[in-house]
Amino acid sequence: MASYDSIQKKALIDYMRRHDERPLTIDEIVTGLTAEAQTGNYIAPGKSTVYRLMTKLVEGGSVKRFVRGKSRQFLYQITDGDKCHLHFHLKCDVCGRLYHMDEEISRIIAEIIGQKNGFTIDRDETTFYGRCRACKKSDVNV
Amino acid sequence: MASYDSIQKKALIDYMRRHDERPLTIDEIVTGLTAEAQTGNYIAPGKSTVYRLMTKLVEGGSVKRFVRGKSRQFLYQITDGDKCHLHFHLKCDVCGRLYHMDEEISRIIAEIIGQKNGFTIDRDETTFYGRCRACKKSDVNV
DNA sequence: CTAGTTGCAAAGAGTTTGCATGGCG
DNA sequence: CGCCATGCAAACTCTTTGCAACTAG
Repeated sequence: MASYDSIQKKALIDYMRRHDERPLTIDEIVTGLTAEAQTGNYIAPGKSTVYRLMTKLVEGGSVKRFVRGKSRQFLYQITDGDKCHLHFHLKCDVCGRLYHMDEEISRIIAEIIGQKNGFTIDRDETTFYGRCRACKKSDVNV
Repeated sequence: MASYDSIQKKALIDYMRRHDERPLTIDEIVTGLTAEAQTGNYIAPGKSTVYRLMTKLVEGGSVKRFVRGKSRQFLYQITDGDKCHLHFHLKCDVCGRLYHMDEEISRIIAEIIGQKNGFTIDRDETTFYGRCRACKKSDVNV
């Protein structure tokens, strides 16, 4: 058999979809799933299963894996295929939220910068860091 | 006393300067230093010292720390102070080389993107990924 | 002397893997 | 029934830390 979708896998993907606004750690995901399982009467996957499923999802391209800051942890965020294709992302250093840049603007920016520097920019791999409007006032210096 | 520069620290910084074309792992650095010490008759720092020194250098801003690919390893690259301020970087996914963008262009790009998205972009923290001119032809997919 | 630095080895954090168990078709 | 997925715990990898010896000023 090629493979089937276990309850655990379905729960994981569903969870990731409902929490796609920022990248999550494995622990956050496992904790979240476990908490939901208690009330939502379904089976949450264990941590090693989440690791294993995540690896496959990342390889399959539907989930992105990041590393940020001084932590050694990986962060995972579902992109479900093409939703996050061909545009830059903006990530707020304060709240961690991920914003999606307009595709057309991304293309133009990539082109300008690429030309000026003899570089082929990978829009999918590049993320701008800074602070979003909401967090701008909370702290003055970056 | 504030602190002094031990032979180990000097050797490390010197080594980083002579290998600033791409980010290095701690192991590469320690191995390189150890090898040089045998012929160059100076004392190479041990691994934990390199870790410790590196942490300080990163905090001090003269060295950048990256994470790349599927490895969990940190990569270090010396930038020596102000050389790397207020401009974007371009990093080649293939050869790992780091390129510095023009400061004026960086400023303009940051401003445009920031305005369009209500974002204050941190130029020092943002790196564009892609492939450089030299690597463009060598491989098609990242 | 005294604060700061080093190296070793042990501890930590996060991730991966081996293996026995159990589920799906 | 056979294959694949799961969960536990052990193994692993990379980084950090505690501690005693050492060094520069």
